Amino acid sequence: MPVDLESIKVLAAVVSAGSFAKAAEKLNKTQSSVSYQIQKLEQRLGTEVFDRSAYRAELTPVGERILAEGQRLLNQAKHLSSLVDQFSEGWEPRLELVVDGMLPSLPLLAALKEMADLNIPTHIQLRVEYLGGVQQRFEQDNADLMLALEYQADNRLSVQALADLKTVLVVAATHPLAQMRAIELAQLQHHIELTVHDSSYNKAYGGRQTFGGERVFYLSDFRAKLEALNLGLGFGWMPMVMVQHLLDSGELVELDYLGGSRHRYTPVLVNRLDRPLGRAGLLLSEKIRQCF
Amino acid sequence: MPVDLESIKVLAAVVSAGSFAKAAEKLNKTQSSVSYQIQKLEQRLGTEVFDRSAYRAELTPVGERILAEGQRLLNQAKHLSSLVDQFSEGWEPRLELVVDGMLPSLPLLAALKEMADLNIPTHIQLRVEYLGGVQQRFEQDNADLMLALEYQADNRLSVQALADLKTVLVVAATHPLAQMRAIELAQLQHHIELTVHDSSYNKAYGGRQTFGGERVFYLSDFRAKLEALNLGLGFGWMPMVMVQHLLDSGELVELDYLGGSRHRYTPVLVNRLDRPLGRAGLLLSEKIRQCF
DNA sequence: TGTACAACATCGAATAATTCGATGATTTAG
DNA sequence: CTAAATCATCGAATTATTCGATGTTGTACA
Repeated sequence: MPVDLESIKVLAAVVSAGSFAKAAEKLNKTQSSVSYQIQKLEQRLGTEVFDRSAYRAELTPVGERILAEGQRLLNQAKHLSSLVDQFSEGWEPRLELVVDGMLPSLPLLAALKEMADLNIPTHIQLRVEYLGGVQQRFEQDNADLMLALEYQADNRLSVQALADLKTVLVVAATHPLAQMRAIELAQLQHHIELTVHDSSYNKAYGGRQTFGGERVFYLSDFRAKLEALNLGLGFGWMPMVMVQHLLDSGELVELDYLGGSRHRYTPVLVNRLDRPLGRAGLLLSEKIRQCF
Repeated sequence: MPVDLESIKVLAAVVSAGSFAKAAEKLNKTQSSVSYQIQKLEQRLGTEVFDRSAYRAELTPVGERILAEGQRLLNQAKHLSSLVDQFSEGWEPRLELVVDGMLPSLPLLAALKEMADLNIPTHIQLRVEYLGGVQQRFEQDNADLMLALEYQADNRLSVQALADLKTVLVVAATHPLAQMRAIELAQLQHHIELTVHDSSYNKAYGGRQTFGGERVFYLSDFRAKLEALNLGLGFGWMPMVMVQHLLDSGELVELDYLGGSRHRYTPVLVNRLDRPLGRAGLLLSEKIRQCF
């Protein structure tokens, strides 16, 4: 009852060649075979595809639509085959990536966009977790790549360090804390702390990274946090790259906190030794290394 | 070398049933037949679809992608069949419509949109011509329907009159012509005439419809023309329905032109008697009748 | 640890689908 | 009017697919 691709291919050949016999030659078949395939197609669809009343068979209006739809069908089938070819050329069918949401998202998105633009057959799946959750998810989902801030060493993992990520504790120059020297924790706790909020984030974090002050404001992302900082609403950690120019211009000031006002993370790119990355994985690793 | 739909169907059945044997039962085949189809598919694609190392065959990653693409292929094939079914239920595969661009386009577009929303299998093709060109195109293209302002009678055509289309010659109340009475052609020719411009339009028209004044401004559509009229830029013909409320409110004034300040067109809907309309054609005719 | 069962592969025979090669009826081109 | 081109049709040959039976391996359960 359903159509079959062979008939459609013959139909397309007939139309493009102009006659059953010429199509037969192009397909390395006999004319009677072509005739048979067309009749089979008509029988399966229950409708006439060619009008044979004239000397040369001509497409019926319905036939034209069948041809058009059929061409799409053939293209799609060809696409399937070419996909498989690409898989055998080293492109993996899917690549699962787990990243830490703490990391700045722009460089990663830039790398992913570059990949998407290359028209790669690999389906890339991205998953965002936080801190310990990253590796947990990596194990659980049997993901291919992990972009994390911390990880549990394991001799079955291949680990590659990326460029350091520096953070600095800042406030607006207009904020009272800006003038203070040798600030102690207790002093910090009298002011509003600004931090980036995320549902998953909080669970994984367990409040470990806040200073435990009376009031903590949760912002949706670092851009919002930066605006709040600029307004003098409170103090908080920021990626150095985002605030360097503001420190230079004096709009923001680095806190003279005794517990240290700088922090340095080293993001790592991890994959399994027992499951080597495919071409897409290697390419993405390379791009991530460049973008960070 | 290409895939065939039967193998894909079997693949889908195996995955949804969970095993070769259960799939065989669902498909009314034997288990060995299912095994054969899967092997054939793997051979054609040149890759393993199932991993048989375990007790139950499991899809390989490549297999998963093949399944996903294959499902789309099957859906498309099913769509083709259902299209043909709809054609045999009276929906014509294509409907060619030629309309006169002089007619207001909104009611026609409304009718066409209603058709599109109904998810009709018919491909509707619209062609815009002007005056005599409409019928010429209708004959030449062997179109199905014609929506025209004038036509050459022919006993092989079925003609149906639509609601009259009234036009009126207007200017802004602030325009010098607004105060004049018993205006003659020579007087009109001293003022700027506003008219709707179209590349095809001018050719077909041959200037027949302008008053032959010194200055004629060509606007892109009736909305632009209405704005120009409101500004008092000049005078011109407008569809009554578009200016009725402005005449009532006194913002525009009907010219007291001796050659007549009103005109009435009767749009007709024409189709061939020897080629009856299909369901889509009848439906569209009905909607056009309602919308005009 | 057997034992029964369920998984899938494989094999040869049976059946079905497709192709071939030849022929026929029409139509076109010159 | 003839040669060539159109497509249909037919029986035989060839391929493709299915069937039914059997083999091998892993699972579940007592």
